[in-house]
Amino acid sequence: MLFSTKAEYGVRLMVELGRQPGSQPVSLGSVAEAENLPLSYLEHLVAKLRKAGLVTSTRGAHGGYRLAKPAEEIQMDAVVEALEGQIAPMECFHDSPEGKVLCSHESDGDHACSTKLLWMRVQGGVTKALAGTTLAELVEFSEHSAPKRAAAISAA
Amino acid sequence: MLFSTKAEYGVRLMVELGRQPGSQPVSLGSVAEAENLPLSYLEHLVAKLRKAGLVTSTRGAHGGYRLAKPAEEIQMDAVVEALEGQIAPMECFHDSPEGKVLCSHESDGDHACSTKLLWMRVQGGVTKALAGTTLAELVEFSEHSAPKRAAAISAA
DNA sequence: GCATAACCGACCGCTTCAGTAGGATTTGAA
DNA sequence: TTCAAATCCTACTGAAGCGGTCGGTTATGC
Repeated sequence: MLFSTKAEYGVRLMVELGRQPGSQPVSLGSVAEAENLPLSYLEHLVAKLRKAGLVTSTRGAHGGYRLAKPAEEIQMDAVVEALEGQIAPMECFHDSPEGKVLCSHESDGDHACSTKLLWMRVQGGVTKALAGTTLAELVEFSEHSAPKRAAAISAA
Repeated sequence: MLFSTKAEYGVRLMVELGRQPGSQPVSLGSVAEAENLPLSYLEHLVAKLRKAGLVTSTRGAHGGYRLAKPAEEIQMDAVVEALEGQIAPMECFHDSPEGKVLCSHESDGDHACSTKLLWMRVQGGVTKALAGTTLAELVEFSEHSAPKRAAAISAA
């Protein structure tokens, strides 16, 4: 499995927030009930989203969470990365300060890391899929009927 | 991390087999030494590759492993899948008998699984990257000099 | 001041990962 | 025919992450 339920639940949570029309905050409890997910586990996940600046919170009674930006401006790579940590195909991949992806096996002596080409391509495919999908798309997808959905999937 | 070291080690192992020119088998011990990987762990991995029909083995002295097919005909999705199990972005994804990918949250009541669109796109990106890369490419990549490599990565 | 909600940290059972260990079987060669 | 090299197989282990629970603290509206 590429991702755990952290990404699954967290994305569901984000979509649920994106569904709300008004600007008043939505309590985690209502999200948990709507999506049938454990409240106390969602608390951990939403904390990651908040620290990543994807949602804002208001405390106290009638408090809750709302999106920090319009759903159209939220790319899913940011959401998944906030929940799962850095999206790298392999342990040895890490972001260098300059933003490039490196492989720590690079200096292996006679021949360079033979897997780098493969993982670079995989990472490219994943980030392209994630960054090319906005939260607004998912919200719309979830609200419309089945026939429309089949077409949307291939429009990546 | 999308994949574990099982895929990393296993792919390295396959590349090492692909590097060998002749048709005589290569012992796991020599692969372990060349790639600096624990022999007994490689035994587990190569067993998966063998069961998947990607390598063949000859037992006894001077025995070892070799590729079951020419490297040009080995697509990396088969290799990674043999090592890691089915390549699905999320637990709820599974292959139906007809070969289509399904999501077990599909019947969620009022609105369909809001994450399906996203995970379908991710899976598409990954499988495209893996299936579009052959073992032969990795072998060649590992044998050539650094400048050539930068170009190869973007040629996914 | 009370209910509601966000926040925070500790804990727990479970599974997987990465690796080890020990043996058995097969085979070529001395 | 015996030995060494190799595949093959099963069981085990420590560590880490996952999925989730729990108890408590803080902030806020009514």
